[in-house]
Amino acid sequence: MTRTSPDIRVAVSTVIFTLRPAAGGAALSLPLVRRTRDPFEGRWALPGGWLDPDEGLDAAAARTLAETTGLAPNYLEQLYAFGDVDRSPSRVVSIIYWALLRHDLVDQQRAAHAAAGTAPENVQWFDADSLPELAFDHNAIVDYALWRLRNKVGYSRIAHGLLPDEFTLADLREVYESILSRKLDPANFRRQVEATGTLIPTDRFRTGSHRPARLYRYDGAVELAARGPISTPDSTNRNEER
Amino acid sequence: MTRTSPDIRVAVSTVIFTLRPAAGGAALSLPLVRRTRDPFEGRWALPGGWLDPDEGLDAAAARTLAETTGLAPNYLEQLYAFGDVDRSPSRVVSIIYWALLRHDLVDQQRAAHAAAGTAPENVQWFDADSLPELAFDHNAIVDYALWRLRNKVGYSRIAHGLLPDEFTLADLREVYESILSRKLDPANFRRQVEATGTLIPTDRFRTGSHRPARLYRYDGAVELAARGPISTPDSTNRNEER
DNA sequence: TCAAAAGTGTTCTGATTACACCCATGG
DNA sequence: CCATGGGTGTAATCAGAACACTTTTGA
Repeated sequence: MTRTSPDIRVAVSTVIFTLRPAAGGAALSLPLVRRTRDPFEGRWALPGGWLDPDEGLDAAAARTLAETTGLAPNYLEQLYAFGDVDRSPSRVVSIIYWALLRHDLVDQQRAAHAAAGTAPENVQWFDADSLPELAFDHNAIVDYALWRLRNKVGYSRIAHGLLPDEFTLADLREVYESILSRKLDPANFRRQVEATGTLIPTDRFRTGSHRPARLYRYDGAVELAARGPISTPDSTNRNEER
Repeated sequence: MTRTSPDIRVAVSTVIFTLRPAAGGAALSLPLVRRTRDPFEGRWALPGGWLDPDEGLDAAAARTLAETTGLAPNYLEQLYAFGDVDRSPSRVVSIIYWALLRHDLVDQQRAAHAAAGTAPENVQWFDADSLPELAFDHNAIVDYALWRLRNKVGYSRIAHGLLPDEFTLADLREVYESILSRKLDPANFRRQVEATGTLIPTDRFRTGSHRPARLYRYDGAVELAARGPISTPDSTNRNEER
């Protein structure tokens, strides 16, 4: 414990997903930032930045995400710390977070930034299953985040992080189907989510297509994902691998 | 992305468990190191050290664990990055690993170090469920590692990381019972682990008590735990050799 | 021969699956 | 009235839990 580590820098980046409406279901997509600096200039990279000496990791993830993309996530959780020696020309340890954002808020936040004249530069959304070659080891990082998302949707309620306050069971099912890339039986899906007891039926219905579908909302008192003994610092949840 | 992070240091520490034989089952225990320096001097802390600029995170965990305790784990996995501003007087981001070590190797490695005159100083083993007040936020970290271990034993084969090459089903069941702190039905346990197809029966038996029990070994080709698209760098993460 | 652990068989129950069927609305 | 998705019913299947029972050894 005598050595210090002076020439190692700590960065924080975030893989933030939303569910973009698309023909034949929805598509997972994420924002990337085009690099304007030396290593991998011109390549797309995850939004992020350097860790500030006076802020915690969670706060740094939220801050750098806001600074680079203008986005504020509905769900935020640490993913993994990547620190291979050769992952960057200089020595960088990257604490990676992954996050979820409701698509209606993507539009809303974009509109707000446009009105305020603070629209972020060099940001573009990509479909998660057809990414270009990214800077650093960011392709592998996105793969890992996708794996974690698909895993976690099976045993937690994180799907909520992609839905507005009120939604139909078909909406919720579409989130699952998009993430898992397979169809689910509507009848069984209904019974399963009803059995969890975390869905609260409203007396409102969505009309317009055919038979109106009841709108539900989530019980806000229930956590989005089972957490271990790690305390949740702020409103955006923090969680861990299963 | 303009700021650098000069006065943040990166440490790597490891929560390494073994299963100590005890009256009425086995007990999870872990080694701690008594601090001889300023912050929390005299308190027990997790083994660890500073990250070297020219080594990866996994390598740093293995190295600092060996330097402080003389131990080489059977299983090693990153747990979480802790980086709250106030977790240490100076700003330190700690990449925490958790690990498993077979108890017979604990004794073996200790004997080897004693013979070589390199016995580690200031190291002591503690029962995981009765720890003293540790330095920094290390109590919370151990709680988290225990939570992860108990979770993971339910859906992976990490129990193998605590057993020698050949073992009886009763040995394996005792590992599960110790970690989960509850008794398991021997009949159902047998069928469940047999159904996984990862256990290879040998033609040897352990005699001595009552009816001899067949010895099994694990299929070395199968990973100890599914870790998604993250590659396993070196042999410490892999299964034990045959 | 007896105690105790190894190992097998059987039943019960709850969760998951598959799918038939009815309901309500817009066009 | 009919196509379509919303919503209910039900039987088959599967995994896990509980526990009775047989086998094999040391003492």
